[in-house]
Amino acid sequence: MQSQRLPTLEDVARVAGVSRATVSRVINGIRNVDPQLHELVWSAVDQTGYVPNKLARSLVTRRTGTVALVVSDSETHDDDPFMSRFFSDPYFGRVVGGLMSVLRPAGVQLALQMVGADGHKRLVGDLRNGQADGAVVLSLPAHDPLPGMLADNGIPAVLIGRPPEPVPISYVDLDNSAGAALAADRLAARGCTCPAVISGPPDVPASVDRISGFRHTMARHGHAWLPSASGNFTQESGAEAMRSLLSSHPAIDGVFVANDLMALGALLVLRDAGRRVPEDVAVIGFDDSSAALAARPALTTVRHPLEDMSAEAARLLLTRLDDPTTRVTSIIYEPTLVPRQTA
Amino acid sequence: MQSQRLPTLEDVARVAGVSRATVSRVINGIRNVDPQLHELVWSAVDQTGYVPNKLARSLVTRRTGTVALVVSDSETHDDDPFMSRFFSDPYFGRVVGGLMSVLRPAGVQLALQMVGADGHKRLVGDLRNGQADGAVVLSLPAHDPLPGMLADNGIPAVLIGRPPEPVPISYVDLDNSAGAALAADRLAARGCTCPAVISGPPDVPASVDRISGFRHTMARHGHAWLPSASGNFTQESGAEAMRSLLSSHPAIDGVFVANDLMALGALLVLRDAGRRVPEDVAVIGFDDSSAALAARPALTTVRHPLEDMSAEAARLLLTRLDDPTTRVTSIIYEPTLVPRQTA
DNA sequence: TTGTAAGCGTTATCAC
DNA sequence: GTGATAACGCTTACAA
Repeated sequence: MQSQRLPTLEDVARVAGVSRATVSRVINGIRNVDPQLHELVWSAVDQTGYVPNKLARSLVTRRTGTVALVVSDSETHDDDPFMSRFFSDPYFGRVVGGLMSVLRPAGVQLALQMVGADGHKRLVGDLRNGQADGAVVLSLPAHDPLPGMLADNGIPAVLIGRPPEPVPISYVDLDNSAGAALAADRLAARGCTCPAVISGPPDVPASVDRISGFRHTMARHGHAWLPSASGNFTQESGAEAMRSLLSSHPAIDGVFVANDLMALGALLVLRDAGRRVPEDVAVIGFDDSSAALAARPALTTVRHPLEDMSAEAARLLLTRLDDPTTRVTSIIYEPTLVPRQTA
Repeated sequence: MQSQRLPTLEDVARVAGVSRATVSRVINGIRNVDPQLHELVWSAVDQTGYVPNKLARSLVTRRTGTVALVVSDSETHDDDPFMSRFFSDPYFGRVVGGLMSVLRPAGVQLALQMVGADGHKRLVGDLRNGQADGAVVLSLPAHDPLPGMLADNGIPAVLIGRPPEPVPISYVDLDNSAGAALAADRLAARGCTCPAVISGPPDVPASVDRISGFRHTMARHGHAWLPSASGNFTQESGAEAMRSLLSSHPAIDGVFVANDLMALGALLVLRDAGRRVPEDVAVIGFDDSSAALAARPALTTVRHPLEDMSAEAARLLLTRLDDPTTRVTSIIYEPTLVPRQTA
């Protein structure tokens, strides 16, 4: 039942009546080879049904034709809620789609690498050992040492999202600040007189940028100070923040929330409090996640060109792989406002 | 700048003052080894910062600790709309999440393999060569020869979704027929007197099962015959089908559509025709895709336990890898109705 | 232009 | 128990 041993270079060489080296040359398209033999070899190849063994090849060339998509999984709970949340959000799929749009035409494969806080060392080791030619890194928890480790070890890598701390690694990111400005302008245009803000964790760069961008723009609209509360990006924390905001500043008539999930929580609390959205309080989220669409009323939010960003990340990485001397760069994308029902 | 050559088994052996073989034994946890040396070796390991080279290991063991997620990409357009559609639908992420929930604890990695109609042979070759230990296969176009090729070559594989033609490969699937029955019951319960159906491509198993299940159940509700039209799973084809249905059978007051995308098209046509949904015509889709939620009114549809199915697929594959004599099986899951606004 | 042979870093089969 | 040594399948100097 088990199928036979596969044909190797040696076998092809025997059939073609040439040396292993010649077959290798033909297959790898190296010039210096007699056209006669060239043809001979190829016919031997499909006579034998030969397929090159990538493992063996990679072992010597130190190139795998694969890049790793590293998902840094901070949670360590036993019944890991991270995965279901992370993967079911369109975010993940959009990133993969964007990466693939560049990688596939280039004949490069994608290997998914989830890594917990403990796995960093092993990951770096594996990458150095040639498990993959490079890495695209996603979803970094605050203070994650991974970017630094990658840089220190000279591993070609590109981040999606600015690293928490400055590190000599290329990345693509959204202009979170500009996105927040969009939200601020929208609320201002609606005539909000008492806008507030619900921020995310203070150690996540995206979160910080969103809040500071919002504050800055609101200041330009004459709101020097804003009632604020913070959460940790979960729905429940958003609800909690909204409750606290409502009790300390009942006059609030607009709120910018640093991500959609928290905005969802805020929406629920507003409804329970008898505030109509958007008539009494306008709400704007961030991310344009599936949650935004699912919300009733549908959530007005800020959207990334995530596919484009991911595609560019892939391009950056491939360039770097081709030419290791390529300089570290960053590319920042512009967000757009998705007007739905809440603002 | 380039970091040094990595330590190898040999280096560790030298530091520990033992042979390469012994180090290998210690690292792979083989019993017959003096506790003294055991400790000695481990200290040499982290003194040198040694990390095993998986490539080299796989080359000899013929085991990679990786499974391939094969996405059979039928479309061959230049500006591939398949990818953006496929990856942005939560379907993909849910599958990955389900697989990972089993694979990750087992220490198995996932490699994404997109393969067009041309790539089948190479894919099988790569798999036989040990690129991956096995494969989970997704999204099969009709008449795809891949399952047969996998079976013929003795490649451990599990399909998500019944193969178009019978093949000795394990698979997990949804009881599409039961899902359709749910839809039929719902329409019947609403008191629909003239239910109709929009089917998908006749060569896609899931599509066929859905329609026959619907017909069967409707027959039990006294509707021996149903107006029907068919599409190809795209929104536009759904619209077209609805138009034809409406003109041939204006009395229609309920319609079951074989997937959400087509249902979306149907919804649009109904609105244009001035029919209220669900008051005049009730609509039920299938898949619970993101489109269902995005629809206005939100689409009532039938949902898969896709994460569970995928997790089980991973389990099946792992079992098979452990014990190649495992019998081919299939596991069928029960769908549920997601009542939203259209029925 | 082609062949010979030396690795790439492991594991596995032997003797000792 | 432990250590040589031969694979694993390929690429690549170096020779011819």
